[in-house]
Amino acid sequence: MGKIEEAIQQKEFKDQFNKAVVNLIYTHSYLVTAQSVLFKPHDLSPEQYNVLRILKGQNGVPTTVSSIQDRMLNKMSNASRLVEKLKMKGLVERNECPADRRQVDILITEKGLELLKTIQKQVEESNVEYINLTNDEAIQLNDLLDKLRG
Amino acid sequence: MGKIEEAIQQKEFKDQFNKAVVNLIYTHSYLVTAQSVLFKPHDLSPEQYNVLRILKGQNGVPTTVSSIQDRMLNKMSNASRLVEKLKMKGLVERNECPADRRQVDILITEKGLELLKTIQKQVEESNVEYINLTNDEAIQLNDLLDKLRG
DNA sequence: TTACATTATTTGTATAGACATATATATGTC
DNA sequence: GACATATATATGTCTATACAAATAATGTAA
Repeated sequence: MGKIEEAIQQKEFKDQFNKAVVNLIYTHSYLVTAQSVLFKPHDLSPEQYNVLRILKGQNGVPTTVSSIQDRMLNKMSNASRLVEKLKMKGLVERNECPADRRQVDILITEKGLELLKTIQKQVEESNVEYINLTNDEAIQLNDLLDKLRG
Repeated sequence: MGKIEEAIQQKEFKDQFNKAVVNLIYTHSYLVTAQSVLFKPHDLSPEQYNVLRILKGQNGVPTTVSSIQDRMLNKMSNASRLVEKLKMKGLVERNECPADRRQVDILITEKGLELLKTIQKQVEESNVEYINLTNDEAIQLNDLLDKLRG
């Protein structure tokens, strides 16, 4: 069941590059599906989790919406609406920036930090479990993905 | 700009496995964004394209909705609704299956085949362009992804 | 300082993902 | 044949993606 050809019942691909794209999309779905099980009981979506992770990395320094957007895994997602969802749950604060009133300072709350801590531990353990590679192979994969994007 | 650490401004990861998950999600977004530019002028979504590709692989033999679902890259997507969208555009036919009236036979139309032919060529060329790897590296990547999923 | 362009954020809209539930048909057992 | 159970598909709902467009504040150049 390992090979992508069997997994999606496609006999052959144009070339190794086109096979790699399909393989990557399929593997992405495999990982995201596994992760989503962890988020569900906490009523948090994967992208909301990602935003919390970015905010925690700030160590208490407020960030703007556009800065969050730049650092998101999915560049096309909508940070403004994700922050709004997190605010309604009391996981982040949103304050008008005095220096530039167009901007909004976003800060993770104590409640947000605690929730993140709980989930992050589970996600980190789950990721190790779902990736059937040795440490060296994981390093290789990271190098290939970095190179792939140019 | 290659390394994932710089791309999303995160200094370090728990381990190589957790780094690989983030790297994969980020690379997926990079590839899907590049592809979507090609689909847009044809008013087709990436998953609609994927369904057409599966139907073409049938070489004229009708398939059921659940068979399409099994072979989709994203197992959680909704094949029923995707087929409905394609039917409204005249790209597929949907016929009640005489042998089992619960099932629906799906068939790609001539119009669907022609559209697919045009787009597939562009997608295949684009994929080669966006993957900055040698052929050997692409093979390595495919092997690692197949092994990753166990 | 008026006019115009730029930037930060929000909002609108269509499509899809993720999942639960409904409905129709088929199958197996008594 | 009546019943429960399984299967195929459709539908409902919430969230997110992928854009375009609106709004408000700021910067810049005449």
